[in-house]
Amino acid sequence: MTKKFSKAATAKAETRNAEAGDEAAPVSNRATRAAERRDAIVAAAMEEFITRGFAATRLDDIARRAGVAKGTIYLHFKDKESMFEELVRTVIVPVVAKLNALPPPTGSVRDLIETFAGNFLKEVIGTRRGDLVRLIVAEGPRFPAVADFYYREVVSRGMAGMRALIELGIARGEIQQAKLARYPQILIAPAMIAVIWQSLFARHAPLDAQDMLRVHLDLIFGERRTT
Amino acid sequence: MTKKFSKAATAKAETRNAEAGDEAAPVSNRATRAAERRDAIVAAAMEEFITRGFAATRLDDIARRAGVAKGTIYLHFKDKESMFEELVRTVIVPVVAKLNALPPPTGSVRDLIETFAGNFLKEVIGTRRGDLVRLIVAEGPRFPAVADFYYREVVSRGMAGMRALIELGIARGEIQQAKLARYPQILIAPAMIAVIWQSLFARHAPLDAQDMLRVHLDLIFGERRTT
DNA sequence: CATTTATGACTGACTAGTCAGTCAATGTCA
DNA sequence: TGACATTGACTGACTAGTCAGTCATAAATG
Repeated sequence: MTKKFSKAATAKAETRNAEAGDEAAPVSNRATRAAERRDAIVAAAMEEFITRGFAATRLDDIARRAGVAKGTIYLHFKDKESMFEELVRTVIVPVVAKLNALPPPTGSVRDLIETFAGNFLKEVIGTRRGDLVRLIVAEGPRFPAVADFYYREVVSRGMAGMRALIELGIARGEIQQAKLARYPQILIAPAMIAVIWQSLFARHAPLDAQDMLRVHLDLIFGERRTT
Repeated sequence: MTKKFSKAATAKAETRNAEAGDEAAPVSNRATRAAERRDAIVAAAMEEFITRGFAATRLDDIARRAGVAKGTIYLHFKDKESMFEELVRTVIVPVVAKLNALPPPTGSVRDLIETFAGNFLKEVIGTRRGDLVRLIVAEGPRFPAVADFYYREVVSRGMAGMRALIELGIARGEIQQAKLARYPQILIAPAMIAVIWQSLFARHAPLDAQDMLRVHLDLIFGERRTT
């Protein structure tokens, strides 16, 4: 049993390596291997936490999925709780990076937002990232640190960005409703609802998020004209 | 210990009785007491599940909060899981009743929806009911039965009602954007976001839900005019 | 071979669910 | 009506099992 498990774990590690496309050669120095393991643990934990929630997730399952012994987890994380918090941070950081690297505002505000919405659709709705959002909603109240972090890094920035766009749209006359700048939430709300809808009700009533967002933008900017 | 505990439970039951406003007289037959206890358990469970989530909630805590022994819970519910499911049903049923008893559409559609939004604000946002919505979002994926029930009883009905209102608004010329009828979600989205916002971010950035909903309605119906 | 890294068997704390026993409420009978 | 019998709602100590976190041991590394 022990033997078999060991072998399986090794095989898995190699597979992961191959997938990652490293040079076929000697594979790694210590730091690299350690980082790879950490990544594997993070990925496995993400999967487990998303499907079971924090409390119901077993570290044994994370370890097995990551192809690692349970003790190894404790070489990278203090305990289950801080693992969860760091996990959220780790996954969110690249998102923030992307938000910061948004293209400068050229073209109409409507086009900008439409592009943004398109990316959001592709990269969030119906993906692991979307599930992460739901997970944060679910566990946030019990993990103030997570809720705080998410607010600071994602929500407040996203809101500020949206507000700027809205103000630009108002200045340019693309947006009529001036008070909208007070509540960027209104602009984002349908997208968030789409995220939640997908994971709760998709099988009852599939939602064409793309189309819904377009209708919403028409509402804000006025019906689209083929200029 | 046993004596003391018994007394406490009895006292509690009587208090509840008084509140319920039954005839002051003989206090209870067996069936009544049983129903009262069930209610106490449901209330306690609601509180615990909301604050800790399903997996992290201890039946011992529910029992203590309800002023009941753990075994008693099992006289009313098969197990923890079905207790959770029945709990959600029990709490949601009165909401459905209210939805069904909506006033017939007189007056402008805008006023109707504004009234509806007002009630929603008062009775859901920032209340236990709002927390219940968050709980359903949180646990839904792990309790398909709950998600199904919630969809069938609340979401689909609410959506149908909203769609009808929107179509009425379009017919009357109050609403310009005809395609809105395809996505009642757009109308409801900011309200849902407000619910979630309250429980996650209220302390970082309090949200004036009332005002936000008004802005949103202005967006849909056009700026309010003092006719 | 000394040191760093990884392992997984083990421990102890914790909890869902059970069940033998208690006792207040109800029923029965003289 | 009062004495006694029956019921079944209720209790809480207990069982069987789970799981986060530890640590002695083993493998890998340089």
